[in-house]
This record gives sequence, C-alpha cells and structure tokens, in this order.
Amino acid sequence: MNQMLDKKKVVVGMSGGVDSTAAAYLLKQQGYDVIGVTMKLWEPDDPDYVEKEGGCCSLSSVNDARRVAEKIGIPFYVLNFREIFKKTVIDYFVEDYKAGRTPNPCIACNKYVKFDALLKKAHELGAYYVATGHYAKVEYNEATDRYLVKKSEEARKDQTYAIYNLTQDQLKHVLMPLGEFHSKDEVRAIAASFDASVGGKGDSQEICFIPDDNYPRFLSENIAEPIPEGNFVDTDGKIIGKHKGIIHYTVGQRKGLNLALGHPAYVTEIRANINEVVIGRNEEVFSEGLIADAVNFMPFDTLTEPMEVYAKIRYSAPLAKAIVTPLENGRIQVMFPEQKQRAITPGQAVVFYDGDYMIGGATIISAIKA
RNA sequence: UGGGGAUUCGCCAAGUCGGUAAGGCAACGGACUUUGACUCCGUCAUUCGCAGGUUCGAGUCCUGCAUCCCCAG
Repeated sequence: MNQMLDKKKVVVGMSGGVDSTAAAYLLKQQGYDVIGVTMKLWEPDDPDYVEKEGGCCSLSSVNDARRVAEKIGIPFYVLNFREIFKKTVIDYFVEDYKAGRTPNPCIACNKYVKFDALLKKAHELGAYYVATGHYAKVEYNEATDRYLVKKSEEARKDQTYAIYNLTQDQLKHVLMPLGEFHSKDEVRAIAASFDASVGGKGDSQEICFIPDDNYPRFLSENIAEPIPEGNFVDTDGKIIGKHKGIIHYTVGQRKGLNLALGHPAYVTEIRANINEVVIGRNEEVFSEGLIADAVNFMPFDTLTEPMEVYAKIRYSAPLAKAIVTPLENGRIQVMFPEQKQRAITPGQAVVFYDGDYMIGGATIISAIKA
C-alpha cells in the first residue's frame, strides 16, 4: 500500500499557532500538496477554558487553523483523536505520576499521536508524509540507509529531545520544515506575513491538557482512588514532615515542600511503594549515572558496546559527556564521568547527541548515586 | 508553687554601653520554562509573651502576670 502513497502529499498538524502555521505555508510554497488537519485531543471540562497554542504539545484553536488553511489555500479537516490521546498520553501521564515517576507527555504524544495516529490518517488520505512545526531536522543517510535527526538551527527552540523515540519507519514519513530556521523570529515573521493574529501569538508553556497548570487538580480528577498523604524523610530515614501525596513532587523540586529546615530542601527520591518522599540538600540531588529502558537509536537498531556521547537528562538540561553501556533485557546504563547530573528523574528521557545529531535516547528508570 | 534559664515574622535566629527590629528556611508575587523542576528577581515583624514603670528614646533597664525548659520536692 505504501507505494500507492503520494510523496508530494503531506498532512500538516495545525494548531493555529505560529509554528504549525508557518510549517504549512512553507510546504505549500515548496510545492507540496498540503492538507491541514487539526487534531481534537482533549475535551476540557471547563467551559471558560482558554485554548493555548504553539510548540509541540498544544491544543488547537480550530478557528485560527481553519482560517489560516483557507488563506494558504489548502484543504482543512478537524479530526477526532481524543480516544487515542487519552489512551497513550493521558493514561500514561496519570499512571506515571501514580508510580512516583515524572512523565513527559510531549514525547508520548509525538510517538503515538502525531507520528502514529495522525500518520496513519495521512496514509488513509493518500499522503506519504506528516509534517509538524517541530524545530528539528530529519535527514536520510544513503550510505547507512538510516533516517537521522539533527538539531534545529534555532538552538533555543530545539525540540529533538521530544522525538528521541521515533522509529525509522516514522522518520521516513516525517517532514519538519522549521528545522532550517535560525530563529523563531523568522518563523514568526512568515506566519505574521499573512495572518497578523496568528503571528502575534506567544509560545506555549504549559502542558496542553492542563492549561491552568494545576497538576494536582488534574491528577486527582483523573485518579479514582484517593491520593494518600505520607511522610517526608531525610536521607537517613528520619521522618521530617508530612507530604501531600506523591503526585505533588518530582525529583529536584524545592518549592511547595513547606519544610523549614534552615537550608534549602529538595526532593531526592520518590518511593512510591512505601509512599515516602526523600528530602535532602542540593548536593544530594546529584547522580553520576542512570539506568534506562525503552531505548531507541537513530543510526542503528541495537547498541552492542559502550559508546561515548553527549547526553541530557531533561528537556532543558545542559549536555554532558556520557558513556552509554548496553545491559541485559534491552536496558542501558548511562554514566557521567565528568559531571554529576542534577535531578535525574525516573520517567524523564535521557537523550543522546553526537555533534549536531540527536542519535537516540531512553526512558530513565532509576538514578545511580555515588 | 524552692532555685536557675528562656519567651523576637509560619520555623530557626541576630540584636553591641538603651537610640529607633540582621540573616537563613518557608511562604507569596514575577521572570524563565514543552516538566508546579532547577534558577533568577521582588515582597514578607511600626513590632519584639502580656500589663505597667524609668527614660528625649526600650526588644534591650525595673515591677507584676502568663507560658515553656532544667535542677531540687
């Protein structure tokens, strides 16, 4: 069936924001047969809900997207992805928090919704490609017959971290026209050139399905069981306070602990099994390595021997030299020989770089302390 | 109901010979942010357990009361 797909045809996920608008426009300019699609992902309960835009993880402003599509002169559809979004993003998000992890819903959304469910829809429409407004570059290497991902020229907006787990088959069908831009301002100018109101929008910030940024509210509404309070303990196991429920915390967190210890206190570890949150000093939130699974590499399928890379353990963490070593059952160990990393957090992704290339990543299971 | 020591912001804690309330933590607000992370900036006691007194002026001196702690009953 694949051979029936039209390589000049592309479905663009349009949120009505700056980035996806510019992406759709650019593809049209490049001569693609562009179809605009807005995905319905989440039905807010609140009727006064204000929709957000932009970035990779945005809810849609259907009206803006439709208007923009009309101006560009492309067909436009609104598709319902609520069910798949609930199953692959929301449920995962909730389960991770219940388990004391800190999930990254944008990564799941990319993997299962934008570059899977939407891609399948694109194929149904006869389109070979799906395109988004991500700041990243996808590149085909003939010698190795692999699709590689390169960092965006706009370093500040680079989003390669959030697509570390895309498969070769997904990458083959992906276009990211914003990867070549050196600044968001250029992109904004393009969007603004034919639609002032879209061009003037700000960047997205919060997770799209929690627009008020109130995680505890969202989580307690989506978790059937009550969320039990528990103890804060120090690194020696001494009880030093009461926590409001594990979902309120992430490793490295300082705010909201309400612990006046005389020195800044940080979450060091979350022990979901015994409902404990461990508190320590800043030094105690640093780790020298980690164990991870859900491993994915761009240049090859399986890592067979230790490899030196640069890695980051959070979306906005700095790159650090790292040694990646394959373990049993598909896991990897990542050690940071030069610099301990702050707040290595189960549930977050560790992503690897080799120069400008994002060469893969994995989901952190646990930190390795000295 | 003998003696001694304490009582300053939610917590800890400076406050010299009486001179017109440091700081840390927490909290709150803002910036940054695809993580309520980190970080950064800003705001946080007209008032010092209470009531009087002495002083131009008292958290700092005096008197009484209250509460807490320690040692003796």
